Amino acid sequence: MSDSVFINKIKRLADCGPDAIQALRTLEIDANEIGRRRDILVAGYSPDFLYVMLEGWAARYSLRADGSRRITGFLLPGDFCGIHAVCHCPMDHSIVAITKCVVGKIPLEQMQRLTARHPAIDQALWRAKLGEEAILRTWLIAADDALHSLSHLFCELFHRSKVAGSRDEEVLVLPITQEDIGDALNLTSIHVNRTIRRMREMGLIDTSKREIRILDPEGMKRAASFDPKYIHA
Amino acid sequence: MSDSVFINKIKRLADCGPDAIQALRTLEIDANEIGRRRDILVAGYSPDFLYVMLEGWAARYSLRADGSRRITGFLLPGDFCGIHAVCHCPMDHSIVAITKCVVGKIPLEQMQRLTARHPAIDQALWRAKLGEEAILRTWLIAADDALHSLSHLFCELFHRSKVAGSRDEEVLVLPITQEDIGDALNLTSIHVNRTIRRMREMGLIDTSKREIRILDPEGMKRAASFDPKYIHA
DNA sequence: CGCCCTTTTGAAGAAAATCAAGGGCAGTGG
DNA sequence: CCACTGCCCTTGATTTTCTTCAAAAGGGCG
Repeated sequence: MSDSVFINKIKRLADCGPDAIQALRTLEIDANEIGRRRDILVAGYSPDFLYVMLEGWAARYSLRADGSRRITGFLLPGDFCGIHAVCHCPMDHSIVAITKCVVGKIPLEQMQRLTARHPAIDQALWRAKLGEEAILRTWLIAADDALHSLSHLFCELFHRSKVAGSRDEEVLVLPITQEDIGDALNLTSIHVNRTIRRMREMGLIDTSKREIRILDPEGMKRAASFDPKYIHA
Repeated sequence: MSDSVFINKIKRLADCGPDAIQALRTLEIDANEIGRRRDILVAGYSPDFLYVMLEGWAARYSLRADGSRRITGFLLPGDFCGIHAVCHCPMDHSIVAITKCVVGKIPLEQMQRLTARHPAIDQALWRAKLGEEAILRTWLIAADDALHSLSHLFCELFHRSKVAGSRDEEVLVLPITQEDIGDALNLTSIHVNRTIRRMREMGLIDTSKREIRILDPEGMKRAASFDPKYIHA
């Protein structure tokens, strides 16, 4: 367990043999610190590195013609950004640091050498991408109703941050504003606020500053129709 | 141009050398006919084949707890379904034939042999998957307003069916019902109908039975904020 | 302390859903 | 040939959900 969040993530995604693990340990990962609200990658750019989140939270987003922002996903420690790099495609969206982040840069040619030699590592990248796609799909599915969207997002983030190694069993530390949540769910921050209040009144959660304590996990999953199977890692 | 829609699709996706093309031609593609409204693949299943649409239209969908259906994408001739197969992941959604379809089945091990030997083919699959993901993302982005969603969907399908080889320059043959559109955009079919009427009144389109004639392509793209770059093929 | 960012609440208005009922059109069968 | 049936499209009236506009109340930090 002394491996980096990156290697642990790959291990969760595919069944790697000891030689693959050893090869991963030889990668030269360059850790960079990124300030809150600064872009990590911008749309149109074709990165020469595979990026991996080491610390902090980030968000994928696009800007609409009217200037409004749509968040299309959150990145937690262990997540990749810029898998587009593996096929030399430019980014179709940007990624911004929501908290102060540490991001690892892995030279693309090193990564490609590994995927060519170790099918398990290639498979891990595919599964990471399919997991991201599955999350996008659930966002579309849950978007029929504010309570459904919001409870599903909480379940997703709670589940993912638990997998990524958060300590507490029933508390989700949410370093994002209600404005961010609104941009993610296509709701106004006002409506997000009212929906959170409703969840509090329903006895599902309790909120204090930036933490959400889940009081009724079963009721929560029911409201969200949440089933974690779709998240492959 | 005598190659199948499958090979033409791969050629559009990546720069294949003549040896890769020749290898693709040796694949044993088993063509199957699927009746309208029948499932092609169901959630939970791990296919042993890579499927490719040869004729007709299909839709990816999931069912909600309340029984309602959300369509999360349309498949046109040349599109793959079940890329999940390449990493032995079960499907997280189902695929249904919207019209009568012909679907090609490609044995997975044959495909894997090709991707291992020809990096261009592997890259083509990655790009296909990234293109699907980009489309999912635009659906989230355009979902802020019914006119925006609908015009964007029309632009997407118009663009894709043109690339896939439709004849007419300004007519989109839409073999889907307003109910299907509603399930795709998370709107009721009633609201879809009213929004189509509004587009007609704005002089953007003209409709007759199952065809949509785009009268004002520029106005249409403006209403949709449509930029086809994100569709990699 | 004072400032800025975020959360919270209220009231009015817009967007979309729901409920309800016709209407067109293709296919089917008498 | 025409009635019947099923499916889809169309429209109206009403209700719900969410947004917009406006303002006040925490909360962390220089």
